[in-house]
Amino acid sequence: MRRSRIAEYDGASMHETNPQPTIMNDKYDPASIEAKWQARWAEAGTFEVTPDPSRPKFTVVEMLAYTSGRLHMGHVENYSIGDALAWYKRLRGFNVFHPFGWDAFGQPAEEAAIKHGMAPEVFTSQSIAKMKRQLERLGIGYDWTSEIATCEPEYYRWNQWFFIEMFKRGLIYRKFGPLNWCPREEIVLSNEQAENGRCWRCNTEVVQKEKEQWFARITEYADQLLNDMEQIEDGWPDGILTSQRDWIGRSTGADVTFALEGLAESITVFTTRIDTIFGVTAIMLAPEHPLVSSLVARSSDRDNVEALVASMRNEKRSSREIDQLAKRGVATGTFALNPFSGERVPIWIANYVLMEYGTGAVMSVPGHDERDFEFAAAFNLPVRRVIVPEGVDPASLPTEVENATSGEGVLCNSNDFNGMATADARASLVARAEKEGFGTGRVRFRLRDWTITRQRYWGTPVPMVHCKTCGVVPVPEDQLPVILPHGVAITGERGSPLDHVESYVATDCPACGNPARRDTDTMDTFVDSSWYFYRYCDPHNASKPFDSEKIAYWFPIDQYVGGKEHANMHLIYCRFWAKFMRDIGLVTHDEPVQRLLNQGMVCMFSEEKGEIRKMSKSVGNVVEPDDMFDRFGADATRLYVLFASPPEKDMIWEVKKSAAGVQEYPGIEGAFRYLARVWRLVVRWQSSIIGAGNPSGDLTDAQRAVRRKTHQTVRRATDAFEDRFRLNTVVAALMELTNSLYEFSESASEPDANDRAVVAEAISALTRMIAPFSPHIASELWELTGNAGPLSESSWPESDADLAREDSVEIPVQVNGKLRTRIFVAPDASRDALESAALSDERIRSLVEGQSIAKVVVVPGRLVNVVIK
RNA sequence: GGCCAAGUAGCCCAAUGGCAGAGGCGCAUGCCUUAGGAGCAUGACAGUGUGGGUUCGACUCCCACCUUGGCCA
Repeated sequence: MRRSRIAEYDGASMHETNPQPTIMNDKYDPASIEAKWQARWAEAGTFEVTPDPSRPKFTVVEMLAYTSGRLHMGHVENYSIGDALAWYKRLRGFNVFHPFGWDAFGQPAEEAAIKHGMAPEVFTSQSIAKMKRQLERLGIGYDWTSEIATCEPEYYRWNQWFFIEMFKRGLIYRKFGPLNWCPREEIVLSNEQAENGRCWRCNTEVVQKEKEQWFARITEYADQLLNDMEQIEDGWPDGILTSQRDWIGRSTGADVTFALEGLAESITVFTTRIDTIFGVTAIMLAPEHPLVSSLVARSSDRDNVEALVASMRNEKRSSREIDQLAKRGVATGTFALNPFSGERVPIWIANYVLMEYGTGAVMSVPGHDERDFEFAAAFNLPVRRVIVPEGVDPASLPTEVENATSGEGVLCNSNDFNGMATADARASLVARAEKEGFGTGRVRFRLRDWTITRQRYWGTPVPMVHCKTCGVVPVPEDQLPVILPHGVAITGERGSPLDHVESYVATDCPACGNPARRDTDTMDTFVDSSWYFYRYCDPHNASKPFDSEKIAYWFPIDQYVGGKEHANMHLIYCRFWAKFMRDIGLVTHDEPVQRLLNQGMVCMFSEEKGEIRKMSKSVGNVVEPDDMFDRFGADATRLYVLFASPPEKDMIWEVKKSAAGVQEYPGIEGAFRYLARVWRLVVRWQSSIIGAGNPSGDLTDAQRAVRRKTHQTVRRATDAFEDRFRLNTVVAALMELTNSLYEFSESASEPDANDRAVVAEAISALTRMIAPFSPHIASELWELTGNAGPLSESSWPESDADLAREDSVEIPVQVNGKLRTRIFVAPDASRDALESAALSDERIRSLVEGQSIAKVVVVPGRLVNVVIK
C-alpha cells in the first residue's frame, strides 16, 4: 500500500520535519502550485487504490458525467463535494475509492451528428478529452485507473449480456406501447423533444403512435423496491424516499368485473374505493383500452365516436398533464351492469383514464371522486351520494351533490351495506365480490414497466435477432458484443438510423441459421447508468461484468453524490438492477447505495431574464470553469462552490457589474482572497513554526485562546464531516480560526517558544482542514511548513475537549421567557449552581421580588428561565 | 393539478427547541501606500414570508395560506 503510516497522534507530524523547506514567496500563486501538485499526484498515483481488507474502506462516487462537451459549474460543485469527503476520509485513515466515468451514449452526440455532420464517436471522444482536461485542472482526486466510458464495446457488451440474462428470465419482453412520433421526420421523440405537443426541430404536431418496444419488468420488483427502503432510510434524504414511494405508488383495492349488456365480453376495473360502488354512474375506458374498437364499431354514431377516440389517442397524456387536461369523452352507447346492484351504467371513453395504470378502465363515481365529478358535470351524468360523514343522517342531506367528497364516512344508498363504515365496507364488499366471483382484492402499483429501448443510433445495440421461423432469438454470448456500426448516416429522419444499415441488419438466425434481421433499437442510457459503478472495480474484465470478489470490498457505495433530478428514474433503476444482480448471484447486497447526497443546482442572476435562474446555456448565464481556474485557481473555485451554500441547497453564483460594465464575481474573489490571506499568514510564521516544539509550561491567556480556537475549530469541522455535512459552515469556521490567528499575530511581534508552538499547532491543523476544500494550497503549505510526508498521507487533526473548553460561559437569564440579564459561570456549572447563581443575581431578584416562582427552567451551559406567576 | 424543497440584514448564508449573527459579499470609516480596485483594522444595517397553534421558551415543531424553485417515465 502507498500509505505506509497512519499517525496515531495528532501532534506526531510536527516532530517529523523536513530540515530545509523552501522559503515562501509572499504572493499566492495558484497557477504554479496547482500545476505542481497535479503533476505530483499523477506521478505518485496518490489516488490509486486497491482493496485492503486490513483497513476500513470508503467508496465515494459522483454521478457519471454526461459527455455534453464541457464541464459546467454543476459538475464542479458535484465533484468538489465528493472530493471533499474523499480527502476527509482519507485523512481519517480510510482506504478511499473515488472513481470516475463517462455517460457517453445519448442524444447530444447524435444531435451533433445531425447538426454538424460530426460522427457521434468523434464528438464523444472530443468531449471526454476536453472534460477530462478540465477535471484534471480542477484537481479532483480520482483513481483514473478505474475510468470507464459507457460507449466502449468492452463496457456495453455487458449491457447486452444483462439484457439477455433478463430476457431469459422473462424480465425483458416486447409489447406495444405509445410513443411520441413526428410524422414529418418520421422519428420517435423523447418527451422533452415533444414539449407542448410539437416537434422541437420542425414544429410539426406530434402524434402518439403505438409501436412494439422492449420493456424491463421492473414491476416484478415493486414490493422489494418499496420494502428495502428500510435499509437505506438513514442515509437517503427523506424527500427522495417519499418521491420514490409515490413513484412506485402501491395501492390496495379491488378488481371488479362488470358484465356488458348484449356482449360476451366484460370489463374489469381497478378501484381503491369499492365502498363507493353503489355510486357508479358510468364506466370509463382509456382510449387505448382493447375493447374500445369493438365498442366503437357497435356505436350508432360510429364515425363521430371514432374520430373523437382517435384524437384522444393522439393527445399526449402523462401524469403531469392529466390533471390539467380539459376532460373529454364520448359515450359508446353500450351499457355495463353493476354486479352489486344489477344497475345499467353507460360505458364511456375518456381522456383522463390511463391505459398504463390499473386495467385501463375505471368506475366513475362522481359523488366521491373529483375527476369523475368534473367529468359528470361537463357531460351531465348523474351524481349520487353513497357516503355521508359519520353521524349525519343521509335523509337530512339533499339528493343533489354539489361537490365530490372523497373522505371516509358511512355508506348510504348502498342496499344491504347501508350504515357500514367505509373501511369495513371495503372489506365486506371485496369478500362479497370474491364469493360471487365477480371481483377480487388486489394490490396495484403506479410503477410501470421500464421502456428500456430507444429508436436511436448512439446507444447499446439490442442483442436480439428476429427470425421468421424462430421468432426473437438472443445473440449467443460468445458472439457479444454486437458492435454498433460506425460511419452510419444520421439524418434525424425516417426512423432509427440503424434501420437503414443493411450490413448491420442482415444476419443469420443464431438458432436455425436462416437469414434473419437484427433488432435496430438501442438501449436507454439509463441502462448504462444502472450498474456502471460496479464496473469501476474491475473496468477491463473480459469474461464477466465484474468480479464479485472485487466489488465485495468496495460495495455498497458509502456515499453517492448527484443532482436531485435523478430522484426517481436513475435512482430506482440502479436499485432494481442491483436486486437483479443479487438474484443471479453477482452481488450479495440488496441496495447499492448506503448514503445519498443530492446537491442543489447552481443558479445565477441572468441579465437577459432579469432574475435568478438555473445556470445554463439556454438561459445564457453560464460561467466557464476554465475562466475561473485562470483567474482565481481551482482551489478558490472549489472553496467558493462549497462555501456559497450548503451542498443540498441551490447555490447562487454571485455576480456584479463593475462601473465599467465588466462582469465581476465578488463571491469567488472572496474565496481567492481568503486563500491568499492564509498564504500570507503562513509566510509570516513559516520560519518560526518549523521546528517549534509542543506548548509547555504556563501559557498566556492569548496563547490558551489560540489553542482553544484551534481545538474548537477541529471539533466543528469534524462534526460537520461526520454528521451534518454543512461544508459551508466548516469554511466559515476555518475563516474564524484564520482571523483569530491574525489577531494573535498582532500581539506577538516577537514570538517566544510557546507563541511559536501554539501557532504551529494551529497552522498544522488549519492546513489539514483546508485540504478537503483546496487540496493544492493545503499540500503546498504542508510541505512548506516542514512536514516530511505528503499531506495525503497525514492524518486529520484531533480535537482535545479540555483544550477546547471555554474558561467561563455567558448564560442568559430570562424571566418568563424575556431576556433580563446575563451571568458568567464555569462551562460545566451544575443545574443547582446555575439556578442559585441566577436567582441571586440582583436584577433577577428585584424582578422576582414579591412574586411566586412557578418553576425555574435550567439548561446547563445554555440558559436559565425563571417562570413567575 | 400532485409531490418535494426553500423563504433570516442590500445580497449569499449561520443559529441541531434556549441570548437572532458565525463566516462571506457589498457598503462606510480609519490606517498603510506614489497610488489603490491590494493589504490591515473598525463599523452600520434584520427580528426570521403571513396568520394561527404547541411550549417556561419557536427561525427551528404542528396547521392553514402566500411566494419562489425543482420533479412528475
